[in-house]
Amino acid sequence: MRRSKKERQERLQKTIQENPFVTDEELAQEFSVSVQTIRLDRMELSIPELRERIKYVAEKNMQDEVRSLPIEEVIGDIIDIELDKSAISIFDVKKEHVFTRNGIARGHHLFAQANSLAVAVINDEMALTGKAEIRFTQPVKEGSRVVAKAKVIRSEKGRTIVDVSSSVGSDLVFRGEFSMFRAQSAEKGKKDETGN
Amino acid sequence: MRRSKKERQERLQKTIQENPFVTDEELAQEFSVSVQTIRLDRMELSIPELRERIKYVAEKNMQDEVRSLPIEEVIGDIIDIELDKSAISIFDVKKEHVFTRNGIARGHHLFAQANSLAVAVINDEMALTGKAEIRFTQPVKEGSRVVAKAKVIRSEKGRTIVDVSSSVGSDLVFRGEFSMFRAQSAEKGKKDETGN
DNA sequence: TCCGATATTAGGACTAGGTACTAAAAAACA
DNA sequence: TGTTTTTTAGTACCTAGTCCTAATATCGGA
Repeated sequence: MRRSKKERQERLQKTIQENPFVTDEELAQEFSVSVQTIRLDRMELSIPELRERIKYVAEKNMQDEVRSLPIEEVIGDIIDIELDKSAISIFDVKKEHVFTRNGIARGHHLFAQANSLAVAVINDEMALTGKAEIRFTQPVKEGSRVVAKAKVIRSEKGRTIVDVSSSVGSDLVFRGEFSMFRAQSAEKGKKDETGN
Repeated sequence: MRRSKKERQERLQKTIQENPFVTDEELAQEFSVSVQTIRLDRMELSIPELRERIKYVAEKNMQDEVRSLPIEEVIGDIIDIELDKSAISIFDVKKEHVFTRNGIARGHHLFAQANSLAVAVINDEMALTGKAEIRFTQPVKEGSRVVAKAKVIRSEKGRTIVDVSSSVGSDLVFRGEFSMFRAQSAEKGKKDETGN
């Protein structure tokens, strides 16, 4: 089923995007063309070779400042973090996050952003949410950029209180106080402040 | 600075763990031994070659990436509902819902199940979460089936209090009180819009 | 229908970063 | 000292490419 060059290249791009681990050989079979054609296509589309693609994906994964939560497991993008102190993440509200009927973001996405930021800010192997008191102060519409700011309020043996405020522009849309359990209560009394 | 084989291998292991992108060539220089020695060491320690290591890291990343997306898809199946009274949903905790590190369900999934059930139980065109007070009483492991039960506590004009309790077997794992805003225009008859 | 442009395929030489293997030299030890 | 372990060297081969040249196929227009 060979189609035009243009169509093949479009499909090629999509295929590789979905599965960066595919070889030229496999693509050639998939599109019933020669390996050389695939390579020409890749060049025209400036798609790097398999190993470079894999490396890129792997490198993205390694930029892991966050201890208690791999960065990809955070909802929203962390733009700043000071472990055990504060963190900021942004989350762009897209079509898939809103109620189709009114275009308002479903609450659990805002919660997820805030909650995962609360987990991320904790400088520990493990952190779990114990309690939370939250408030959705204003509806958030599709297309909005929600900025969540987490602040560690206090920390006692195995428990940390994190406050998260989320805003769109200057409007507060969400606030929550999270009581987080943490894995190793490294501190008994006064702990050494080395941080590492 | 060449030391014993044992020490070199220990340091080798650590070095590769910290930076999986290092080649045998570079390691050979670092430890002032030949490339072949590094290869023997890797074999003895069963450390795969650079490309395999990179691939592994990249694959882990891909899994996590698709993992943080499907939150908007299914947040439990509603198995019973009596509009404006009560509802029950079940949610099977799978690999994609847990922290890779410890296999415990991420809080926002339990919240999402509860929250969307709270939305669903309301017999109205539109329902938004205003406030919530929630408590994660026990960690939920991968493979668990969480049953959430929502109960409408009271309902005033434009405001409804819904209580949701989630359990695994006989153990309560989550409780939340949701204060929901509802649209005044009560258009009845349609019961779908589950909040997913 | 033929012509020229574009697209595709084939092949060779070379690359990185290896595996798998053999063989020899060096170091450690008893 | 002799033996065992460790290290090094070198060869052939692999994958998944790059870069380049050259031949063939296919398509659109006069």
